Formats: sequence, structure tokens, C-alpha cells
Amino acid sequence: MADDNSRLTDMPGHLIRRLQQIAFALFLNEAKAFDFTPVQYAALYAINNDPGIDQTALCNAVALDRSTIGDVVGRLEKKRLITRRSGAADRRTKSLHATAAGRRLLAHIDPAVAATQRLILAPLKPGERTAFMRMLKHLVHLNNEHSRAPLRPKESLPPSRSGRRAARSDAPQTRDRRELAVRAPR
Amino acid sequence: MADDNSRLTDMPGHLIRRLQQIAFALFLNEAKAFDFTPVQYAALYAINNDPGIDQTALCNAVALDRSTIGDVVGRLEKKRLITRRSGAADRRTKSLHATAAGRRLLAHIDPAVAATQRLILAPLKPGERTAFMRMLKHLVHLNNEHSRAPLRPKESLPPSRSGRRAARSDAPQTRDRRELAVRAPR
DNA sequence: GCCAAATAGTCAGCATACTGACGATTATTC
DNA sequence: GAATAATCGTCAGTATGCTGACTATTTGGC
Repeated sequence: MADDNSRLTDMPGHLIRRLQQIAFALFLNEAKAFDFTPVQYAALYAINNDPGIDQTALCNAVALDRSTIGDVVGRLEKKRLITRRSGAADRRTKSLHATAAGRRLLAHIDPAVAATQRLILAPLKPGERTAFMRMLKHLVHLNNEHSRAPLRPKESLPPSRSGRRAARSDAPQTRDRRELAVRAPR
Repeated sequence: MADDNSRLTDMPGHLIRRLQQIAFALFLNEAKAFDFTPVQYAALYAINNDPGIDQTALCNAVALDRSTIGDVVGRLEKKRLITRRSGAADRRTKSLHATAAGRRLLAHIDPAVAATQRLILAPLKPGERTAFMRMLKHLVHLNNEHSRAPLRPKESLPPSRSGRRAARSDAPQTRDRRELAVRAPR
């Protein structure tokens, strides 16, 4: 048939985009009582997990660029789920903290988030789920640096000498990554 | 450690979002000479594959809602890669055709698209790639209806009786799907 | 201590993606 | 055949996600 699109619709990239749409829709559906999105959840979770974190560190924790994080935390702040204060030590930074309402939301939304994750993988047999998750993690970790906003977990450091956090030792965060970066067409 | 985000970063939804970011970035990088995106490629491919297709059918072919398709074909038209004329039979529709430039772009970009698909799966062993793709297709197909813009391939019909396309026989396209639909929070 | 380089956050601009509403047109029902 | 339904494309509104440029601040070299 002339209009067989299977060459297109079977491409990894196409299927991954579809699965992301589906996972996003499932989240919104499960969490619709909370008026909350997957990204907002990720940001709030990471902030609550590391009180006082600044926006750039949050980027590395949830794998978003600084512009996007700025919008997301702005929305969280508007909903009064977090506070955003200028950093005490470094006045360029914003220190992020979950409010009581934010912590409450995290607790209440948890079952919906868990249900979403189950629903996404529901069509697979239990053994397949493990294999799929293993390969998914592998793909993401190995391709990490290809993304403009790579995940950069804080490495486990000796608790911190003299109370001051050691500088991150891995690749530079922005300027030097520009060569690798891909830009969206106009 | 207090700030271990692995519960978050190991969630299927989070990893799928990351992989989609990565696949998108890889595409832009491979195709940067063409100033083109994965979605624009999918739309142009499907239009070229079924000349005269209307926008709603294109939605079903590439799994995007009507609003988004409107923007995408608008950009393709602005780039003079397709034409958009009012439908002859049904004046509500727009009939889409790839231009010579559009067909040329499709041909020239093909190696970059193929390279992108290889790069996405590159970290997996050959046997894993097959398994991953099989499960990916399974997840997308089984969860298809959870997405607001489910893929609806034109079913293979007896070539068409009396030259007129039979109505699609599956679920209604918009109105009745609203119950299932999930809406983005404000 | 001063100045250049680096970094944090913001902004405008663009593309993807969805909802709900709308006008125009077509199909259906009576 | 006229009233009603449904459908097509579009619009405004919102959220995610990126680039490149900008300001404010901090850091590092001298």
C-alpha cells in the first residue's frame, strides 16, 4: 500500500516520543485531582529532598536546562508549594525550600505517581518490565551527555570539609558544553 | 544520604522523558544541516506518503492533536516544503502535498534520520535492541488509547467502493473521546 | 586589591503538545 | 428541505524544553 507509514512509526525515536506522550497523559489523568505535571512533581520532589538547593543544582538533579527550571520553580512558587530566597553565601543563587503545603502535596500525590508508573509498564509481563527498565536506564545513562541538560547527581563526597561544599569535579556545566549542544531550529 | 533522588530518577516516566529529550537532541544534531525537527520530519514523511491527505488524517498518522498539526504544517508550508489547499470534495479540509523541495529534503535527510535511530539504540547489544524495540512497540500499542492523539493507521480496506473512502470504523475521533481525555493543568 | 573569566538567574524567541472554544462546512434526522 | 449533529481547521491559553544573550555576582590570576 502506498501510505504505509510503518517505516516511520516503527522508528525508535517515533516510538519514544509516543511513549512519552502516553506516560505524560497517564500522569495527568492519575494526578488530575492535584493539578500537577510530571516535571513539577520531579522538581518539588528534588527540592524537598535537598532543602536549600539552588536552581542550577536542581537542573542537574532533574535534567532540565536553566531556562525551563526557572519557569517550573516560578509556577511552584506561585502555587505556594516552595519558597525562593536569595542565597545567603552566593547572592546570585536562589535557595529553594518546600513549604508545608508542598510537603503535604508530595505525600498526598504519592499513590497517584506510583500508580502511573505501574500503568506505564502494565502491558509488559513482569519479567519484561525488569528487562525494559534495565535497558531504559542503560540507554539514558550512556546517552546522557548527548542531552543539553544531562543528569548530574551530586557525587557522594566525604561529608564536606570545613562545612563548605566541594566544587563539582566533573565536566563544566554550560559554557564548554556549547560545542556539543544542539540548537532548536528557528 | 538525604538527597538521593534515585527513587525519582529511576521512575519509568522520568527515564522515558529523559530518553525522549536525548532522542530529540540526537536528531537535531544529526540533521542540523537541514534545520528540521523529528515532528516536522514525521509530518512531511506522512504527507509525501499519502499525497492529498488532510490534517485530521495526518493527526492519526503521526499521533498529534489537531492544534499541534496545524502549527507543524504551517511551518512546513512557510518553508515551502508542502502546499496546503482547500479540499475539493470537503471544503472544511485542507489537502496537503509535498513540493519538489519537500521531496528533495526527505531524500537528502534520510541518512541523518537513519543515523539518529542507530545512535539512540547504540548503547544496547544487538540482541537487546530487538527486545527493546519489541517491548517499546508493545507499550505504545497497548497504551495507545491513553494518549489524546492515538495513532490511527488507515485500516487496509477493499480499495474503496465507488471511489469514496469508507468511514473509519473504529472509535470516534474527538467528541466521544473526551471522557478518556486528560487535560493539561492550567 | 583589581580585572578578566566564570557562573546564577532571567529574558526573548522558537518548537512541541494539549484543552476548550469557535466559525465554517458537512452529514444526519425528522 | 430544515433543524440538528458531527467534523475540520483555527484560535487563545498554558506547560515543557531548548538557544543565545543579557545582568548581577563571584572567583581566580596577577
